[in-house]
Amino acid sequence: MAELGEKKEPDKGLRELEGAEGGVVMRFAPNPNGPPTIGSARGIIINSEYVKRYGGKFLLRFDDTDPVNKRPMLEAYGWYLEDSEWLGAVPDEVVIASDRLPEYYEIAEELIQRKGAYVCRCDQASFKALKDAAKPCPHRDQSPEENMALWNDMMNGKLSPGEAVLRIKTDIVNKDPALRDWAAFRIVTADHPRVGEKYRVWPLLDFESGVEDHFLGVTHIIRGKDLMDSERRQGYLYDHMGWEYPTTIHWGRIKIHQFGSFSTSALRRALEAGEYAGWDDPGMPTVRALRRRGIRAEALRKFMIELGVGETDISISMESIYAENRKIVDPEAKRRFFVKDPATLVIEGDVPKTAKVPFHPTQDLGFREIPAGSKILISGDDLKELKAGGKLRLKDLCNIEFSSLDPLRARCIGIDPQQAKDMKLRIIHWAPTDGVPVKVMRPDGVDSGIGEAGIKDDLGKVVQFERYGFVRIDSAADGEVVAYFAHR
RNA sequence: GCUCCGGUAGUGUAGUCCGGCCAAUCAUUCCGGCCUUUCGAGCCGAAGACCCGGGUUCAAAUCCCGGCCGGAGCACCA
Repeated sequence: MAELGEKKEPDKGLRELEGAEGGVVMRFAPNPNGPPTIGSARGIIINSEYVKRYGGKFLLRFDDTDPVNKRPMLEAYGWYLEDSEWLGAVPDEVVIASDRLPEYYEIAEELIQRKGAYVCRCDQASFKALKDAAKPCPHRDQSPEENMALWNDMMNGKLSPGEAVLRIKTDIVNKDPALRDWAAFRIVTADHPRVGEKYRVWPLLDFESGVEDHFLGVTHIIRGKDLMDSERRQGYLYDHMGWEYPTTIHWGRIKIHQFGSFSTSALRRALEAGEYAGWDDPGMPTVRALRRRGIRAEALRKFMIELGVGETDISISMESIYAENRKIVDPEAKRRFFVKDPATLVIEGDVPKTAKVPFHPTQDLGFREIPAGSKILISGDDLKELKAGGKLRLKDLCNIEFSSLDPLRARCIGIDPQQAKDMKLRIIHWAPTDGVPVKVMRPDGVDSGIGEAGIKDDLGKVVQFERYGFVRIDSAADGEVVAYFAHR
């Protein structure tokens, strides 16, 4: 009986992690050269989620060892902390690689002593030629003493950038050229944003990350497929040191329809070129941009966990994230009237002076009163679809018949919603003439219009502009409201 | 050139390790209908996929071989 029922259970959420029963230590290890993106969110959420599931520690580690090509930004360290916390993944420990160079040096020296590393003085091109031919370079057989002397020359300034690197001895005839004697340290004289010119010998990723994972007792690593070779490269280092390598899992590249493929460096260039107002511009695929737009952390979490961890390269749509968010936000978001590109409508007849409008169609969130009367505003989008003689209902106000479009005039033909139903009238929203100017910042531009004055009270909240979409009220100063668009 | 990984509906995802319960899961999207004082939500329904070709087997999405397509590494980047 048991066997029959067992196998069919569909996997909900994340797949089990092998060897995780006793708890796990996992890390998310970004280079802080910009703020966390949606891709970072995946790393933060999945790693921390596994830690929540099995118990253990979630670490945030900054792999900030390139002060030149991927120069860290000082502010970004804090951004990662902030965004991790917002995503519900407060790290148990924060490690910064640029603080730990002395420890790395110790391991480097140990490796030299163990004949697992050597200082290579080939220039880049000639080493590549030798490597491609599976031939050792002339420095490979130097004694530990010779290597130590050269290593000290790297440290003390006798050697200049480009004149020497420390290489890890692997297998020079390995059939995969990517694994042959990789570089572990190089000389960099540029200053580092955090530690200045304190160090002139900097580790490269495979060394720093590999050593650090061991130091920290990381049990499981999830990383991009592009770093698949890292495990095999670092495997040689681990062998030299007699360490045991963590379990690794890989995931494919993630692309988002609405943003294309993005890298922090590319975004940084676009930002510097003035294509965006900031890292939280609604067009940015950053966590802070989504937050500003009113996307909930929980929506992101659910989405990422549903995505899971696969080696397939994927191309996702923001629509899925929006759908997740809508489920969370819809029941609690107040409804508000906002008319885009407003047009003034003069109505003859007995139009109520105010309208009493519920904040939510199904939830009991109360009512607000919106001033109405013989002059109101309707949206330019609705105006385009009107014809003289046409009838429609102004939501929660009255039913009207248009007498002319230019000038825009109508006549109130009743206030009973039942009448509108019977006549099958379209229903549109509207705004008072003394409403508040609203600017909606969208990924694809800016919409302007007028909203009901009460919008000012919803500062920081997500509301639904009826028939327009969900927005987060970002600011309400100088008589103007700025809202950030989330999604329809 | 050398090396590695992947390929289930429009998009993701489950199932692949240990072949039969898979005429294939779930979500989202799209399309119909209902409902609704929002073009939102809700409800009902429908459509939609195992990259191709061989092989093994009573039986293949699942194993093997070949091909095709996609991604990645071969940096003194992360």
